[in-house]
Amino acid sequence: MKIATFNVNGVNGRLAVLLRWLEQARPDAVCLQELKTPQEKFPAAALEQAGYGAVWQGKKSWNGVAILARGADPVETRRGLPGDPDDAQSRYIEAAVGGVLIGCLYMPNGNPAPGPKFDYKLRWFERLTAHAAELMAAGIPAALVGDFNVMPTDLDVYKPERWVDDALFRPEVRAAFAGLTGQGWTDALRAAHPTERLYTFWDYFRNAWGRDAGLRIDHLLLSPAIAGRLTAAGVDREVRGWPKASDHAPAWIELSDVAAKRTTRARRTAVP
DNA sequence: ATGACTGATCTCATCAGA
Repeated sequence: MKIATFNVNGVNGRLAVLLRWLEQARPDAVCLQELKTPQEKFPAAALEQAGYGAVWQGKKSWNGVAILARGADPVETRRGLPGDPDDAQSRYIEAAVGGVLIGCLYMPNGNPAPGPKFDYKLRWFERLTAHAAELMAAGIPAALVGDFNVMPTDLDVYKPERWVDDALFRPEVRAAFAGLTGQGWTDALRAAHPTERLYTFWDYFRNAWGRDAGLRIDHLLLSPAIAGRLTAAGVDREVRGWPKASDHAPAWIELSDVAAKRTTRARRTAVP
């Protein structure tokens, strides 16, 4: 099972890029962020045509998240994080796809920091962490996937010293990320590539893509129930170089099939 | 410290993004 995340930066303006990538990458489940579309203008028909069922939470102009499933309809389990009924920013949607509960999230940017936007980010992070603890306690196969707007370590930033006062890299935010993964979640890209510089975002400014001045801010966190099934992880970097590209590239993981694993185990047992 | 670039919007200017 292949699970991917892609901050599309406008799902309608980016539809050609998204469809091209879906056809090439053929992920089984996809988390999208920054739809930048009202609920009724989400391109559900075009995605259906491409073979994907979808659930989504839109919002005019900003934010918005969706979960796609290849040849299936995601079974929605939640939209919006618990803890603030007045929060209308469309940053979280959750659905079951292929036996995995997938939480698709778009963490607030938080700049400028300090300030009210940064405070909102930290509060949102606390709500995510509280909800993640419930999923963890339930012991279910789960993945928290999306644009976390956090570089977890120096290895995830092209020039760490330039970012220490930024809302994506301030100590409070890195500590929040460490606290979340400390519950037992596996940062899949980093687990698969422990020492490699991997980026998922390159600013439109200053020729960041051309200079490879990137950030790793899109993450796939796996619960213990599925972390052992991780077989591969990567970033589809080339997508960032396509015409009309998003400023993010898709990131993905592969999980081994549960049934295949059972077969392997049975076969091993049978061999003397 | 500023602004570069991009998409969306009740567009020809502003906001938000990261």
